[in-house]
Amino acid sequence: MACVPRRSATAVAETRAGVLDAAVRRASVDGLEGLTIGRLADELSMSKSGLFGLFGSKEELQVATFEAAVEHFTREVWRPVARREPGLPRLLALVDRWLSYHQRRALPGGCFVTTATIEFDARPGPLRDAVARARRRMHAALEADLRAAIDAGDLPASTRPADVAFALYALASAASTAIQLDEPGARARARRCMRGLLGAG
Amino acid sequence: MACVPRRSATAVAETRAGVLDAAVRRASVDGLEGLTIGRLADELSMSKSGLFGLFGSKEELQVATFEAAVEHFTREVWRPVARREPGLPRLLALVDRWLSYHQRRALPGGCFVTTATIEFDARPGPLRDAVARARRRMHAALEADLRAAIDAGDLPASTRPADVAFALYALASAASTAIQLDEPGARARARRCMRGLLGAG
DNA sequence: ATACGGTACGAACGATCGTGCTGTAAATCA
DNA sequence: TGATTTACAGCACGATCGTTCGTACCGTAT
Repeated sequence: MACVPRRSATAVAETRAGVLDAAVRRASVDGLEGLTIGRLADELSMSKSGLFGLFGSKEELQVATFEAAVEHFTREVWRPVARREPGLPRLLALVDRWLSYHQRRALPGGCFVTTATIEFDARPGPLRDAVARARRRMHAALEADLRAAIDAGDLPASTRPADVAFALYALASAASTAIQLDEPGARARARRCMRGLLGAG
Repeated sequence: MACVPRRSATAVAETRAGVLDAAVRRASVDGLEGLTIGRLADELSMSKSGLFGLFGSKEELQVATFEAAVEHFTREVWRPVARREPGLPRLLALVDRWLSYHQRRALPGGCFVTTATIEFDARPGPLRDAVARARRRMHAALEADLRAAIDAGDLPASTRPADVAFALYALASAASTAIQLDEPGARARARRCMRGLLGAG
């Protein structure tokens, strides 16, 4: 890829980005704990210590990888629908975008955020804090659009935004799992369920 | 527990059960990959090789642990409501039982089956087969009761049993995560969502 | 009474884990 | 241009991984 000794500022950024890209892909399959500095270095034809020095510790590598994955998700799912009008239209577009993110296997191991969340939800530490933070951010964004939809009269006033956000998130995660397990019709099923929550057929 | 050298048929079964009990507890926190023969042996004051010999390989230990966890779940959630009349009444009872299984932290790491499913859904092998099988069994049981509820007129005829089963499962898994992350009101929220699916307030 | 199967042990295997140390050469700053 | 910083490589470390070995013992079948 790059000849061995090259360290300009942009080259370093490229190295880091390349490492994180590979780390996200690997960890989506094996989990953040299954991530290994040695294997990652091999895949990138780097030395273990070189890669290690880039992050300082395995935990920092894990945190950086998780944040790169969140960024990936945001870029692939959230950003493309950001310009739609807030409220129900954007939510419906988001659902489609979200499910096709899973369906086309944007990451080989399915929804990274869900994987990491389940992996660390019972183990205190920086990783658990990071996944909790990402989850809250996701929920808040969903709730904001749900409230907009209620205000616009597109959803009944009795709708509880937090409940629907929770359910949408749950269904999207489960859709990823079902797709990974090759269950036929998983995406269509999840789509029906999610649209049902949003009052659409 | 037992004095060191004793190997009657029942003593062996006790050893095995003790190992699997500890393995389920540990793996619910660290995942089935995080399970380690050495640490498990230490916790039980056994030798690594003794424990190892009981299963033959780590993969067999993982499979046995997963099956023990499924058995645990069946015993704690499914069996207690088995005598209720099939259909909607049993489904409503199951929802409560299911959520309190998570809420009272019957296993320290939350829903084991969900953890294992996410851990292995992208990695072909005996464990992926096992989780897929457990998931199908769970779905089939839910669908059977959903159909009974439809036949009894407790749910509208337009209800799609497979969709509702998928959603119930998704919500229960997400509830476990939310509880593990100490989100306030998680259990009540999940209960509202799940009962909503079953047409109950 | 004797042979056998399987449980469990202690010691050790090679591999790999995360993490330090040291050297070096390029990028950066004076 | 010279001094400083730093991104990497190379090597080595102690720990731990899953696994194998040889051995001893108990329970059961012969």
